[in-house]
Amino acid sequence: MRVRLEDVARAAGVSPKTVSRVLNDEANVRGTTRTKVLAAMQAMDYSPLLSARSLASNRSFMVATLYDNPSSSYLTEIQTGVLEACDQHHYSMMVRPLLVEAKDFVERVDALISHRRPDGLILTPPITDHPGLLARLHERGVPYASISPIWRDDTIGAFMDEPQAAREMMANLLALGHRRIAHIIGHHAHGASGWRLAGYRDALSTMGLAYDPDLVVEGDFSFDSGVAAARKLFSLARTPTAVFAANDDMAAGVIWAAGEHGLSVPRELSVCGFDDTPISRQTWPRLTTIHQPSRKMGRVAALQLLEVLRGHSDGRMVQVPFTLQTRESTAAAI
Amino acid sequence: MRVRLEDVARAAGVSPKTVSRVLNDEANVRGTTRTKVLAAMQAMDYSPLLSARSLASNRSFMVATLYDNPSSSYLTEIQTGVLEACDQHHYSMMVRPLLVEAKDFVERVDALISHRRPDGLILTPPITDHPGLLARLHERGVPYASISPIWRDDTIGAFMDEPQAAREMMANLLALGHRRIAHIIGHHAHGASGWRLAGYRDALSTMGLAYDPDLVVEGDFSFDSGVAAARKLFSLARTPTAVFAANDDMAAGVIWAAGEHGLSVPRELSVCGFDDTPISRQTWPRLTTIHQPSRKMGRVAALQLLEVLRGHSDGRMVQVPFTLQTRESTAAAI
DNA sequence: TTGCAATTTGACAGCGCTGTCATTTGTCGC
DNA sequence: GCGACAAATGACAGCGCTGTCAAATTGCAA
Repeated sequence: MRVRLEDVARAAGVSPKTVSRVLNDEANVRGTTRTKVLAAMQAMDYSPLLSARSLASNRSFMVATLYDNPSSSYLTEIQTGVLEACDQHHYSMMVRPLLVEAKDFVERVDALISHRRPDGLILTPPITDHPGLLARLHERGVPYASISPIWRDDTIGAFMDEPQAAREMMANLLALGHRRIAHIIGHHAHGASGWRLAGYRDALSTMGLAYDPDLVVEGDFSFDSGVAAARKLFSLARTPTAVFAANDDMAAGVIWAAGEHGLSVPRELSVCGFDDTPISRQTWPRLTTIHQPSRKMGRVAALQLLEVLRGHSDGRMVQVPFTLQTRESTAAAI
Repeated sequence: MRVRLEDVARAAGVSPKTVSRVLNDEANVRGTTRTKVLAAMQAMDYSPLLSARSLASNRSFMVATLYDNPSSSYLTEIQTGVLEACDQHHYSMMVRPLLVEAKDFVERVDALISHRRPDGLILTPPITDHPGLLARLHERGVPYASISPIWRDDTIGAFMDEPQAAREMMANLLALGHRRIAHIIGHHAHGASGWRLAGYRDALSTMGLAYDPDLVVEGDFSFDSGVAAARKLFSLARTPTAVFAANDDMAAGVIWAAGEHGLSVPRELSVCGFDDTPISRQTWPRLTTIHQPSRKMGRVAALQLLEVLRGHSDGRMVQVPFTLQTRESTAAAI
């Protein structure tokens, strides 16, 4: 037979309610009592029944991670981080793929909340920036934490100084002597696309270089869009000597297209990406990129959300550090 | 205020228990009654409170997907498939990364089951083949479905005819005129490694070719192990003209190593993989591989598990079809 | 039409926990 | 040592559903 809270209470010689208090880490329990109860729990290998707790307290002890992101490695990292945080506080996590462009997007999230009743949500780009959804969440009073949202005010979660990272990457290319540097923009719905482009432009103007619109091509973060963008760049009258793609997948696409085009990387073309996903170590040559600590961001964002859910604080927006990862895909300009 | 089962009952003019019966799709409810109740549910946008259902019925309406797999794309596919099936039957899914080699592996799963109480488990390789775990699950009576387990007897889930797929891949290389074909084995704990090797050997013997142990190298399914294996192969006195890697990541590693070694793929070396993960379209040239329908396998396995959980049948082990995907990494032998 | 079994429906308790509020115990100043 | 107040603990109901079992209804043969 299952050990219930009542059994622990009897063993510890206190009332069930007191055990409940200890379980929920509530104030106003004497230290000696707490110790006694914890010992009894331990001895009996007690673990509370989630459904009973949920029913009585009207909480689900579950957070849902929402995503609409084609990159499985990014996703897995975020997910792993969120799980780490959840485990730490005995919460569980469910995952929910969504289509942010779908007409019924907000209704779908609404339905998820009504049916599954997560205590809070973890939002990943570009879901972080859907005004309709955010409005609905505020309306319903559903707590959430965002990872790399465009607007950080009044929002908790985790972010990175993306423009600065892009500037450092550009500084690296400029130091190698590159002057015709192309940029491949990511999916327009993602804040990252704008930030990385901004960093690109900043770096150019700092060096007193003109911004050449021909060298800036639209992509959508996918490998294929990187290939297409590179083909466009290779067809220019004056081709670039370096390409800074807004993520690794597109950078890998550029390397692929360079192979197709007979261009040697990095001898004739330097290529760099952003994110440091596994693909950056699986191209040949390996990609110079910005290491984005996705797992950590997932963990940090989830911890902030849990702070709120546990009523310990209001949570905050935490900045996490990036690092420039230099590999073989970049070299001095010819 | 939330709509409860009782409210629906009142609206439909029946007892709560009858609404419960309809909700749970139980027998012995008159057609007209059922219709009436369903209409009321619809009209009131009723959705049952999971925690109350769980508490009363001692089920969690949740399945857990267990994995210890380095490939995030494989995992995401499986996970998506499982989610599709769960959604269809109003179950939810949680994910759980594990280390199958950890000393306390079985205890960890045990704890998961005790604390989270999933109604059933989805096992992915190599967790599918851990005798200690399977014994414990049987002992505790926890239903599970396996994806590509080594032993299929008395197990439900989904699988593919892997040896046959490997034979077809080999037939393809042999038809291109290759005679010195190397094979890179996957992680020894995975059944897939054995099956793919078996297909490799079968194909050789069918063609009357000798099995050369020098041409068979151990890997572990990772990109890096593919690189290492390729380096070993390139150092042989008589190098192979084709490499059949047991998965795409290792095949990509071979292409990477070929670049490093100055070997042109596919002119001087044909390379093929297995699984058809995204990486197979992101190498240059793109990989010839076997398309493994992972998402479908996830869905099918979950559906079989749900059959059991819903008491509709005992479930079965379902075979799903593969396809040979020919791309640019293989060509006629020199 | 009646009697009997099979089918359909309902009454009621209770799953295991927490919220509310009452009660007991402890602390402190004087 | 006493009263006043705060801190700690407990009693009890009830969260929203389902299991059990009893009651009502139906179908069918005689």
